[in-house]
Amino acid sequence: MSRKTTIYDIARELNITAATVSRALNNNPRISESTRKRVLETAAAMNYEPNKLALALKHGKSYNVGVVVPNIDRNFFAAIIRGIEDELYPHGYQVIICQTHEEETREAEIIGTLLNAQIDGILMSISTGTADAAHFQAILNKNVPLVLFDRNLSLEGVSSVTIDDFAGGYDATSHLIKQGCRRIAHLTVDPSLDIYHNRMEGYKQALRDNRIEINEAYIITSVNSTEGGQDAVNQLMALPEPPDAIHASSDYIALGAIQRLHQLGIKIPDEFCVIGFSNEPFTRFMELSMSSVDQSPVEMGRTAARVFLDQLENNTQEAAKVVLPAKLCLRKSSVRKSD
Amino acid sequence: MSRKTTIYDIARELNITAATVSRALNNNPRISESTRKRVLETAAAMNYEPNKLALALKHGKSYNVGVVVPNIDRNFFAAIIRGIEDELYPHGYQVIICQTHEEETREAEIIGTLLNAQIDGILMSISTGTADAAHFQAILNKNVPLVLFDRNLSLEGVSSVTIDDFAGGYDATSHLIKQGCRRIAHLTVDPSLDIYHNRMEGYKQALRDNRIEINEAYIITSVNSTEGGQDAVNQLMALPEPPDAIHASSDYIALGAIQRLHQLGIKIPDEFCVIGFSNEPFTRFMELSMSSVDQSPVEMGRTAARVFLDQLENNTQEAAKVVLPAKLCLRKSSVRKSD
DNA sequence: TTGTAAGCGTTATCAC
DNA sequence: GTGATAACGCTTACAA
Repeated sequence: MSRKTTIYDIARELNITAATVSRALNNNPRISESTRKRVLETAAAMNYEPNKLALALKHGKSYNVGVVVPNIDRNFFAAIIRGIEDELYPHGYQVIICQTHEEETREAEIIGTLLNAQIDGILMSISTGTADAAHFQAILNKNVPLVLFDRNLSLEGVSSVTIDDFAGGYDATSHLIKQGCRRIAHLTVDPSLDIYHNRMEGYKQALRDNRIEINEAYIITSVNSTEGGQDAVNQLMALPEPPDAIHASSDYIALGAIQRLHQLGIKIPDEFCVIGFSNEPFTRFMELSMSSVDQSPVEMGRTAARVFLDQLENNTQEAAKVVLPAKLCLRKSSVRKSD
Repeated sequence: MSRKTTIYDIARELNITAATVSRALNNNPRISESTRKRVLETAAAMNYEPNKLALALKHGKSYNVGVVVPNIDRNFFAAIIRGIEDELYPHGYQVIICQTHEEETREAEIIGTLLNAQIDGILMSISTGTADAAHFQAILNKNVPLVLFDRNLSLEGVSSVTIDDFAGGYDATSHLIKQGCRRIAHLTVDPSLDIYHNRMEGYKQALRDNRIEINEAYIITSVNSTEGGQDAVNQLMALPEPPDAIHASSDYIALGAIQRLHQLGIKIPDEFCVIGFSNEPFTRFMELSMSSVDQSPVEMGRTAARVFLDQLENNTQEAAKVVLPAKLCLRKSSVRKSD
């Protein structure tokens, strides 16, 4: 009673061969209407369901795609995954989600596992600290479609979907300048990653365009957590001329900064403005709601999935490089009443 | 160059048969040390990797397990998944994550897909509103191990891992009583689900034990979101005798309640105390940090995975029913200074 | 110690 | 229209 029914069971039941059953089930034209009907009926009666493994082996295709993210418990990545699922699910693909926890070794390991799990493709956002591109080469060598999202890496022949981080950084900084801030600090995470690099470049360009000198002491690389933001504020406020605004590359860092500024009794936004990046939901929940830059993660996930499907169906070799817009979301932490 | 190398390729290279190659690769004792060595060397040289699909077909085992949750973007579920992954990964299992978005039809659909993807087991938390247990029967009928976590369903032969929701509700309510609150409202989500039912029963028992009458007007079923909490407060504050505390079955509802109370100019915790349930990270980030009940989701995930592995290895039929403790986390929203 | 061959559940290519 | 058979990549009795 426990063994699954196969097409052979159905065939035996009807005194025909498995091949005929297969044809009936797959709408092959070379079959009589009557046998098709009988097959479908007994299949239903016997609770038949096709064995995907056999199909996969036969077709050399698993209909599984790997989605690799640093972690799943940041709303940003969860939302991206939602977008990917939305798009892939109707095409019959299952998504296998893997977390690197920002560790390069784990990342390489996961890719290995996915590759020999006969995955049909990989969508991923690379870890901070991934310096060695060897495991990406392994993917390309096997001709497995690879789409990077958000955390990009300029790699030949790899598609990517990102937002316009430069514009995001530029707009956020310009906004702070318009609020009257002149000594604007920038908190980054890992300038070796394109996204953080571009946000910083946007920040710098906005300063230049407004003839504000770039002060290297105002640019701090911190850990991507509230603690990182707190430490950065400690460092900044100890300067002979402390800043009057913070442009953070991450909402968690911005949150930590706000917490620490609060402890120091500094009034936000009157004395000090803060803006984050990512538009995580908690930015709205805070009593002092936080300005941020929205990255439309669901849309990013959707787009990544579409790029992947394109690549798969058209077997195209040219890599798509999609750049989505960044949207400024202004809230209390950076908007002065007089504005 | 693109086709993957198989054991046949290796065999041809060495003028031996595939069987021998297989034995060499699987540490079968019936092989000479020299051939094993040669096989391993050429396998490495040819970049051989086993085809998991073939293995899976052969063994009738995919080494994939399905994890089904309402959604992935609540920290609670993300943390559970992390726990499950931590435990399953070293055993060679891949996790396929699926989201029901709280829709029963989607839930049934996903289960169907997973089942014919030859999954080795399913770990899941059921959707609110799932009334029909038919799709669960489908799982049991196929003898696929099923472990439910958090959102349980009293089903014969199904293992489950939950927290002690009754105790959580009881402790939270008792705490409010100790703070001096006497008119305590309870905001629930879906009393047809065990977890919410038990939290409510804990709430009621705490009232009884303190000789406080249960006021049915204080018990409100709301949507599990901030909006739900806001609406509930509107309803409660319109009562002739409004409550002086809220015990919410969800942090999101509690958050909405706090937001609305704030708008109404009600001082928390001096005039009104609020406590949530789940201990989502944002409860700490809020300027008025929120009390909540921690459900140790990572541990819950780990435990669910362990129960699953047990069931698989020992092929045991008896269902395990594990209940983890609930931990009260007291913060500003419910602790009065005088305390 | 190694080779042969069957089998896991399907589909595809022949024949008939 | 339907049946026989090979093939997908691997494991495993059974022979040799």
